[in-house]
Amino acid sequence: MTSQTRDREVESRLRARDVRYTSGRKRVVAALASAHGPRSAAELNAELLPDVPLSSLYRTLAVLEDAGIVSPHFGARGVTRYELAEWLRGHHHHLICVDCGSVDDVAVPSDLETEVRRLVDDIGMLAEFAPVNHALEIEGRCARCA
Amino acid sequence: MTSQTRDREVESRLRARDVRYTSGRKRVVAALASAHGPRSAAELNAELLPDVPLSSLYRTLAVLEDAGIVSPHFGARGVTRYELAEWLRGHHHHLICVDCGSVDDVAVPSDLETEVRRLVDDIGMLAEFAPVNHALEIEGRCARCA
DNA sequence: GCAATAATGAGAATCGTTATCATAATCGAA
DNA sequence: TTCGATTATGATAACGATTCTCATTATTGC
Repeated sequence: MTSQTRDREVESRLRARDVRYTSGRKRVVAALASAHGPRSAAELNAELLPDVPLSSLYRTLAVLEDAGIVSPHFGARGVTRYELAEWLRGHHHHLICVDCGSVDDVAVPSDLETEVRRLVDDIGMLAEFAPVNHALEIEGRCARCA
Repeated sequence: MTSQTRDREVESRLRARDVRYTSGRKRVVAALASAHGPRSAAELNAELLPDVPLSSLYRTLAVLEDAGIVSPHFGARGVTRYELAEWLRGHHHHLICVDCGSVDDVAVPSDLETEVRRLVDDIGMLAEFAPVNHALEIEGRCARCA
């Protein structure tokens, strides 16, 4: 998806809720789009300063989450990281390095993803639980830290 | 594993680090052992008051985590939940209800778990990542909320 | 028992996040 | 285009979860 396409999609989704797609919000979306994994408010702040002050950044993330543009990820003690929602980034899983703490996305080939989904459904069946989503979080050592 | 066995195991692990297994710490371990999913400090506090004051509870959780007795789980905005480590509770995954927010453990039958492990290894291979652990977090609706 | 070490509990301090509020930008209708 | 209404912004205060501090208490080994 090109960044123009992305911006058009995001804008129309926001417009439907009478929310404006301002330059600050565009910057946040662009930063998340260019990231290879979920990003915390602090990380985004460092990248976007001085254009997007911290309080606006938090508000923007809340607005975008509310509109289904970004999704929160809770993978580390005390910090929430955000990434573009699946309809914008595609379904993926996370590789969490136990050494350097980095969180990277990994897009799983569709045949493997099919198996993951089947397993999730099987488990749901066994546990009387109706899955609507899943996240496979893999902890290990990334190529840099190996 | 009986609670006596558990306490012996925990005690010896703590003793090896010159850490005492005091009554407050036993209470916390017992509370986690009887839980069906990870518990936050606030939840444990409510259950253990007035025996374990909040500051001691936090310190105890830190000590136990350090010793590998409990593991943190970051599944919700802003709160860390704890559960007994895998060597005490066995490997399992989490069912997170999107309606009521409850987090329950689910022990996956070994044939399915074997498949999960294989998928994790395959994905690691593809992504040049050496997995050491994995967590399959399933979001959906629990039996009560269905 | 005594000295050394470890644990406790109350409260202060910290950190990530959210709320407040006055100001500024933008939109829609006349 | 301009006025009025709505929405967005940014500085700051407030908040909740967690960690730190420190004086006191309990336990251990000698």
